[in-house]
Amino acid sequence: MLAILGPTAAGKSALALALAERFGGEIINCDSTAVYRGFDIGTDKVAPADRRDIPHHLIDIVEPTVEYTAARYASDGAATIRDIHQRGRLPLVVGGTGFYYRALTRGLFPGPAADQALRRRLEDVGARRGVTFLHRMVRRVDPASATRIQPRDAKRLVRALEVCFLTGRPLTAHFADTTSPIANVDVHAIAVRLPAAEISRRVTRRVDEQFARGLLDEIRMLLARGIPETARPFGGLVYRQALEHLRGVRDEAATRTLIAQENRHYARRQLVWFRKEPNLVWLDGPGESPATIEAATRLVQDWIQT
RNA sequence: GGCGCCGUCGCCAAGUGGUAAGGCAGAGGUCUGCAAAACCUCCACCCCCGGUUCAAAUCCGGGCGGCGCCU
Repeated sequence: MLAILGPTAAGKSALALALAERFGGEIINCDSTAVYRGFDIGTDKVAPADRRDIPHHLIDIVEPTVEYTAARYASDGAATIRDIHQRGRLPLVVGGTGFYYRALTRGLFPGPAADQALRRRLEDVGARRGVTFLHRMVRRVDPASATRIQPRDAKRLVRALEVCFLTGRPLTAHFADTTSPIANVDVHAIAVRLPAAEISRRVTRRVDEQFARGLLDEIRMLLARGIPETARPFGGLVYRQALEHLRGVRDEAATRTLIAQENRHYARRQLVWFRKEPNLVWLDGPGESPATIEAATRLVQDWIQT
């Protein structure tokens, strides 16, 4: 399997298309928001017409009202990789969601799924008695998690308690059971990177393009279709800020600036994630440049030979 | 030429004698079923020189720079 990773707006999609064409590949999306149908412009999906007949998987696979998760991604991704191998083609995992990539390549522990009712109760406790109260609870039942999780990180504290209550074992105790869903797959990863200033420029341009292509109309249409504002993908980058604008929180110019800024922050967090990935080759990019494509092509040729 | 106001981190900005708030930007990081999310950490001896004082970003004098008004 080949992975094309990197921060937002670095040209991953273009590079992946070129490599897929060259090596008989099929693309598997690794972007947490592109799985949702109808969220096209803000996620910068490659339009079907631009896919050059390369099959794209795990894009537009669920309704926006569904809560897609890393666990589901790991199993969907593993199944897709198996299918592609059966067809004798090369799976190309492409995207910027580090957590999904890690869930796919290293696996998650085989524990209980999210229990919405329990989570709501725990969140209530956190809201009423303060987040740090949750942290004290975790410290009592799972000291190892309490030292690992930051005291105000409500999401992870809730998860730690959830697992503990549901299984009777601390979260940390489950980690040993973790296995990769693609343990038998040979994984090679390329990450594209660009100087921060360059990312910034590209992000600004992309945000302008997204507005020009009708980002706001896309959102209005989704709302008209009955998608609630609380739907998962509305809570993420681009859509959250654009939605706030539609509600009158700030004008469009300020919204564009804010979205670009959030994109820059996001790019930094992505980089942090990929820096820790083992067996990853960095390519100074942009992904669409002939030099990058050539360098990547050479890498893949080497890997195929060995 | 005169008078007045001002000069604190890349930007905004609090602080008027007791040893530099905060916000934005920037950087580093955490991450095992919400991750485009959530959370954490770091980031200034206050334009320069001299003086007063136990102690000055804060007071005084002089430079330099900016802004405004007047001639």
